[in-house]
Amino acid sequence: MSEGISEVIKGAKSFSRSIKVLQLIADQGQPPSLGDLLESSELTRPTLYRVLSALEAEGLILRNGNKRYKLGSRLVSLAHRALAQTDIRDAARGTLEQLRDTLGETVHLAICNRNELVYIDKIESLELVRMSSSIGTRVPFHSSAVGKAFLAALDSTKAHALIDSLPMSPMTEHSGTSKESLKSYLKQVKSQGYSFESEENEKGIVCFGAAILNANRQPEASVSVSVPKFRLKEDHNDYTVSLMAACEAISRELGWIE
Amino acid sequence: MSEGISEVIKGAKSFSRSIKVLQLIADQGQPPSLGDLLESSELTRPTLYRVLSALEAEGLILRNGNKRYKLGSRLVSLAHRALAQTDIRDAARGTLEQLRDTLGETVHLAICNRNELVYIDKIESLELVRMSSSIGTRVPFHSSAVGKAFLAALDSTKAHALIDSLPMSPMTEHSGTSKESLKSYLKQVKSQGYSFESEENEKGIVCFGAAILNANRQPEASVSVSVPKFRLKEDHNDYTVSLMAACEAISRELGWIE
DNA sequence: TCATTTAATTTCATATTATGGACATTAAAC
DNA sequence: GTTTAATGTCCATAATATGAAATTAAATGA
Repeated sequence: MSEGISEVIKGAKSFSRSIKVLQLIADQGQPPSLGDLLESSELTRPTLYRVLSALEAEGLILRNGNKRYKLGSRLVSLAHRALAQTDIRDAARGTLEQLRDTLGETVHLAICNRNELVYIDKIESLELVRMSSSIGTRVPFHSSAVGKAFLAALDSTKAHALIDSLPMSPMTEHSGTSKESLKSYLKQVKSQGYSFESEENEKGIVCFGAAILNANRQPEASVSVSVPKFRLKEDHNDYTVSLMAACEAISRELGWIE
Repeated sequence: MSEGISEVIKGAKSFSRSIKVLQLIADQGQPPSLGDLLESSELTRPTLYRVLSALEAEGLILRNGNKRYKLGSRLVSLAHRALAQTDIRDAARGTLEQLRDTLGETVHLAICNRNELVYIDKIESLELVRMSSSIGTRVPFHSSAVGKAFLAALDSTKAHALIDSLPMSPMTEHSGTSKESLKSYLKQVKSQGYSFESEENEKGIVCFGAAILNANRQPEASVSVSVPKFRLKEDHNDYTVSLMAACEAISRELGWIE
């Protein structure tokens, strides 16, 4: 999914290779062995061995009893620090809790993570049927409400360039995979102020999204209201009006001026 | 805090340098500038510049408008994967929830992260006054109940070697900083089956800890019950008996045999 | 049990990358 | 406008990272 999308800095090639291996381990369904990784990376055996040893020495991965590799706990503590350094979480929390209380549904806060988004906060609904998502979950731009909202808030040259670089893999059978229709839909999102997706990202889940803008009128994050389809009300206005008002309030707090 | 404790793998020196810079950024109270990092790292300007560019290209850090560096969102998504790969979370969750319900206090699950521990799960009490800790919070071995419990469950040679390598910085004015008295206390922990700390790690908080053992009789994780001091009951038996029973149940699930 | 095959780990000559002294550019302060 | 401070870049070469080959360990099959 996230293959080969990081720029390789001159004089940092081996660093880039090491992070690629780390991502490989993150992306495997089952903990991979050295042999598994040898097949799925472009490295030779000694190089891979050294990279894995280095990752392990740093606590970024660990090898279990049967010599299979998993991600290590140091990532958890680093991420904790990353979240603590993310100012928008604090700025948005209160307003998003109100949004959750108003609508009774789960609210996500997402920021850009290379060519996708990642949830950095989740305010859960009190309903019994809830979302499987959590902080750290990645969602693609093209199939998520937060992604579409973020794209729509970008300068359209940037948005188009970003879309052109996306893999556009389908998440469900409802996911659109056409870059042209996504670009076209963004015009609608821009004019109505919110985005919508119905089971494009997760079966049975419908989401509304809107962007949070900063002082430079650039999207800083986006917010979704996620609703199980069976609970979706006929009148979408309830969702969209509250969502847009919340995003506007947070945007103002970030210094956005209409 | 975590300075210079990772082994440097031959043929991976520059990788190690890069991760050290990443940790520096994580450890700063305020987002550091290039100049700040130049002072606190042993790298020269061009090298540091290249390392930062590489970290940024990988989404591990980001530079904000005033050229200050923060940790990036990719760490959040990687940590999400790390937690998903940590089997003990699933194995322990139900039992730890019961423990929380029995005692009415917050329960933490911690694993080893190089020379300290990191919380990988937190089951919160329903009381109004709660813990400021969260998943990803790091705690030192010497001042935390989870740390002492983990050390006590280690082979004593390993425990002593680990203690000898610890910085033993005080977290509060109650923290012990003597390696000898810590080693001595571990004997008591080993015989009674639980550890205890009163405001050694955090003002106003008292913790009981016990270790979870695996099939090789090695500590895999440890658990704490954290109590605000004003809520602490006279009879500690309530806490310790339930805690030890929970850890034993989880240990059995990991294949531990008495 | 033993021989063979496969997988993991290590070595070391050298190709390639990463380094840092020197310089350039930009931004901020006076 | 000038000076100082901070950030960014270049390129010769020192140092590190690489990978072919060797060694060791583990798994498999007769």
